[in-house]
Amino acid sequence: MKISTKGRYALRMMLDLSLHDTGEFISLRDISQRQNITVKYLEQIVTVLTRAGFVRSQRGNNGGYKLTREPKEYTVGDILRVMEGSLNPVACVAEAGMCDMSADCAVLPFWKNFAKVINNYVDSVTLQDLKDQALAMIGNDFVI
Amino acid sequence: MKISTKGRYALRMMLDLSLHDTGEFISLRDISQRQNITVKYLEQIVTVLTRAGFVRSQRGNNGGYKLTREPKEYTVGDILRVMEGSLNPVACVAEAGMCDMSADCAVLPFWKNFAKVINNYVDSVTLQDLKDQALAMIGNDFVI
DNA sequence: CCAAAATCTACCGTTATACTGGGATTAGCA
DNA sequence: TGCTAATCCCAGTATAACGGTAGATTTTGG
Repeated sequence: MKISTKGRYALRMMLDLSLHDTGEFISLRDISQRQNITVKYLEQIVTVLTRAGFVRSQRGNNGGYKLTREPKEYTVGDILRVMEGSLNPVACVAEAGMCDMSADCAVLPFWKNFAKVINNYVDSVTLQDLKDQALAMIGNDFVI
Repeated sequence: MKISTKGRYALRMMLDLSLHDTGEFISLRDISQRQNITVKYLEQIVTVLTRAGFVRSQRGNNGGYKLTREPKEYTVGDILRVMEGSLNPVACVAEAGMCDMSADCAVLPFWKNFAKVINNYVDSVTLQDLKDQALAMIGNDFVI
């Protein structure tokens, strides 16, 4: 029952992009220094985010990444699900026929509701909320 | 973000014990046949449950296991946590100093609340609730 | 043309998962 | 006093996921 580093780092990366958004593209090197994550590992993570359409990239000198939407348009659930695959606590919640006993499984309703509770929570928090939290912690005139 | 088979099987095992409780000890062989899990694997699981004091064991002929408390005295969270270790989505929630940036981590409140949401839910459902669900599905005079 | 950046492909050690196997010990019963 | 059916204990093992690294290539601005 753990969120992988990829999910956690993706969240920090998206937050970093939202905090340092000046309209310019932001390089992985900058994010790497601020977040203390290697450029190489960030590369892997940002690839997924790019393919999901969450960030736009620019190659070459002065290239980098920027968000494609406003921070309030991303829920934390969006970001985590794209990295983790799914936030369902058990496989049998998503697909029928995963388990031969699912028809008369008395525990299934518990799992289904668990999945709902999890997804409802992560979708109730947006990237903007995290940004607000960060700005409140450090003062509005300065970014991390 | 998945519950392991040990957690899931432990839940099914505890439910099985509660449904077939006649005061006698119930052997792993019986549970194995009903739940379609090997005796050998159940052995590993029940060891944890025994050490946690959730079930009592009786060795030898006609031996087996039985619950130590009433089904309503176990939350699903109790059972899952004893098998999974902890249901926290990230390590930094539990212990301080897991992460060198925790002091000024803007995401930490999100994780802490996530852990709370998860644990609140799994502790809101008891083994008795699962038993009621099972009995409702199959009719009160017959057990699986 | 050069440097800095993203992109692509591949590899790799460690850990966790999901089991399986063998043997020892205990207890009821004939 | 054996036999049998159980729990108990310790160990091994194949597979996959996790958490990265490494190197080469392409793109772009200056």
